[in-house]
Amino acid sequence: MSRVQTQQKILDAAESLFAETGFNDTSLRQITSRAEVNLAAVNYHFGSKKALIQAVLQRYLQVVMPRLEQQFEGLLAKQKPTQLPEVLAVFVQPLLELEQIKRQGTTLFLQLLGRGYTDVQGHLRKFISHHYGSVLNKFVLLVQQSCPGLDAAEIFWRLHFSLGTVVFTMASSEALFDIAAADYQQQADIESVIRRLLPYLAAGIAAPVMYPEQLNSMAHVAH
Amino acid sequence: MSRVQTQQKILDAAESLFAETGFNDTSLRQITSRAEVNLAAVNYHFGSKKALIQAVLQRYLQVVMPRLEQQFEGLLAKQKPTQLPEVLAVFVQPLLELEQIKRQGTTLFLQLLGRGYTDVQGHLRKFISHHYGSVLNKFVLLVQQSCPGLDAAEIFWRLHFSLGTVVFTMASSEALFDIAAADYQQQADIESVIRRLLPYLAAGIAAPVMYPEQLNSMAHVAH
DNA sequence: GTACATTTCAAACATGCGTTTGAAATGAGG
DNA sequence: CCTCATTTCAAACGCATGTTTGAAATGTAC
Repeated sequence: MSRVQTQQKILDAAESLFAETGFNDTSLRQITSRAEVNLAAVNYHFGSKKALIQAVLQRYLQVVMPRLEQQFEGLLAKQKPTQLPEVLAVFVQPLLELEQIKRQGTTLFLQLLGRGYTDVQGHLRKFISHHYGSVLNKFVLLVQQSCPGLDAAEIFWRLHFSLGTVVFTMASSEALFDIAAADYQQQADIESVIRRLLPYLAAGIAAPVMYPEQLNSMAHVAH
Repeated sequence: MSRVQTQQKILDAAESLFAETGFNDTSLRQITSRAEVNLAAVNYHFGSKKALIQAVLQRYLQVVMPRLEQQFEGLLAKQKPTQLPEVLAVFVQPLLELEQIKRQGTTLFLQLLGRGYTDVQGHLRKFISHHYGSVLNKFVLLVQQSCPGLDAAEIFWRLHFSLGTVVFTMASSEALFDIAAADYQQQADIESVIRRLLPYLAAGIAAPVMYPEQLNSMAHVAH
């Protein structure tokens, strides 16, 4: 078997298992068993489990990130600031294109992203901000331009809130799909979830800021 | 040493380690070491690691849930439907009271909640909906009344989006606190994060629904 | 077709895990 | 003080993990 065939079989088996069970709770024996290769093949071809995890993520990141960067640059080059919903809509096309590269590609990638952020605390965050910091900066800049009423700190928090929304939804998307299909007879595919996500995120990010007095009065009213 | 002393030391050590590292990645040896008790004490006093996890969560749930239920019932008894921000504000007081019971109690509980939802997929979800389903139903009912324009399926998705926001934010709150303090010189305590969360969540949940045509036009514009 | 490099494979390694065990220590009641 | 139940403790158990090893198999070039 050629080198690339074995590596690909390992990557395919690993990514599906990682998405299902998380990185820490997936063993190399599960991976090599599903990939139908020898246990030692992972360490031979990738060096370690940690390197395998990075390779699995990189396969998607190196496709998505350049496309995002290109789109962001296009919007930044325009004279007028872009509206927030349009900034967020930039993600749709590149993410859905992962579906063409590989069946379930979009779901898998977003689930992996979720796992990476929740499993091993901060590891993935550092990896992404180190390798793709410029892409993220351009996105943040666009959001800031589209929401002139929000200061940098508020945007920082709201973008992390949004990251949590996406990442958690995708990490538990399998369960949510099942419930939605059973209780509400809905088509539950990744695209329709993204369609539901965008207005939620746009409204949350652009929400009017609430001042402490309002919060206190709210808590008082609620008594 | 009395039974309750040992059990409490174990619970205290376990909850902080669970919050930091997650349930699966925290070993009984770490817990008993920090608690300064013998390794076998966990199995002697709690039966198993799984039972310990439930005990850790129950300590907070049995305080928070009755208070929430009481508040929700009060709002449901009113004639006019409650405004969404006030419904969400119900959570503030009971959560912040955990701080009095124990230092860092609010943060710990919310972090544990986040861990429980992301670590072992669906386990905590079933536990909560089984034991406290009536509380959650009352909350959902209040949200539905406050958002008459949204159908049940839309609310289902948006409440799970919101759960993701909270849970992810709390699970990674330590890292976020550090970044916020370093980059934006902010006080980064749990209360100020909750203060920031509420308007984000309220706006997201009550966002105008977006129809497919709008999404397509957005994606088109973004090209 | 031989020589060499690459890749596979079964087996073992060291380590850490949750749990169990049986004896020692400690507690409370008569 | 003796007795008995409760709690602690060191040690070991069985198992699963990531990784390493050295021989066997396979591929490649001359």
